[in-house]
Amino acid sequence: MADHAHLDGPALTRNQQTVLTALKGADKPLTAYDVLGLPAIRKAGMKAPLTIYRALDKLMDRGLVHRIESLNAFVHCDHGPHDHATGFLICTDCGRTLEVHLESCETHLAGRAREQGFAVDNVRVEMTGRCPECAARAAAS
Amino acid sequence: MADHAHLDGPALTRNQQTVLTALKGADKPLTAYDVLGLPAIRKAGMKAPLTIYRALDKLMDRGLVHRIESLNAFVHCDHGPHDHATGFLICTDCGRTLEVHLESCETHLAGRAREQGFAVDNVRVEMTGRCPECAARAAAS
DNA sequence: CCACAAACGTTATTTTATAACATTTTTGGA
DNA sequence: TCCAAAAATGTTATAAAATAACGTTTGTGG
Ligand SMILES: [Zn+2]
Ligand SMILES: [Zn+2]
Ligand SMILES: [Zn+2]
Ligand SMILES: [Zn+2]
Repeated sequence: MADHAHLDGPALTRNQQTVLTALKGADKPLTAYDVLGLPAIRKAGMKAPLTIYRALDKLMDRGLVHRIESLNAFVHCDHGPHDHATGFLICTDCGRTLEVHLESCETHLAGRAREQGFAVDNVRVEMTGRCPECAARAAAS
Repeated sequence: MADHAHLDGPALTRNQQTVLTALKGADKPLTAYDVLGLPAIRKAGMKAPLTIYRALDKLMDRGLVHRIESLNAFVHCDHGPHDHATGFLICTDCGRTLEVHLESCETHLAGRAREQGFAVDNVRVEMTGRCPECAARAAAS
């Protein structure tokens, strides 16, 4: 099979691939310890928190995984590779998140920073609220 | 002295006042354990992490203190009370932060969320980069 | 084959945050 | 004033999240 590995860098290692697959299979962000507790992870022989954190770090370096700061949790990137900022919508009812691109707003935010003489290199946005499903369920009750 | 306590709610308790003063005196965000380690805190008789966390929770409820998620640290609000979103500029060199108001951008961000059917109730923005002082120092070297 | 770097395994430890439960203080009526 | 409920506090223990330290294995280029 030809090497159509992803754009940058060497192929993912087995641990990295295992963790990425786990995150893709989850319907919400997982903490490192959530990942560690998954059967598929144990079957792959990963037993220590550090093993998970190392894989997550590499996956984040590549932009394949994002960290949700306010949850101490990790989610796979469901957009292609992107270098502009994204934001996360976090449902406080079900815990699911949605990644939204912020090309336009990023410019605005970085501009506000520049007004203060601040040179921004990274923008993080996290918004909590209710997802459509949970809002509908709440309205029905 | 007349009770010109701040607008909402009862006066701050001694613990709350002590912690708030500590944060005001710091030149950068402090973790709960940073606060716990301060002489002024020990002198006030506060010895346990929980004591600090409880005071911080109340101060955050009142909007007098903000939590910087990506630092697990707390900083006093240097604006008056505000109900619109703010963002934080975080210097990766010196660790100092700057709070910026985001009235206009908040509307935009919440709008992006609404496009997805998401009802936002809280917006958090954290931007890392270099503060003016650190940028100048770096340029001089 | 060898030298080097990256990834990994393992154990211990640090850092951050909360649970559980008893006690004290404050506050708002009766 | 007195009392009951609520809020805040003290104390101990524990949970949750992340990293340090060190040696071993694996992969890669020459
Ligand atoms: Zn993404
Ligand atoms: Zn939801
Ligand atoms: Zn503020
Ligand atoms: Zn700085």
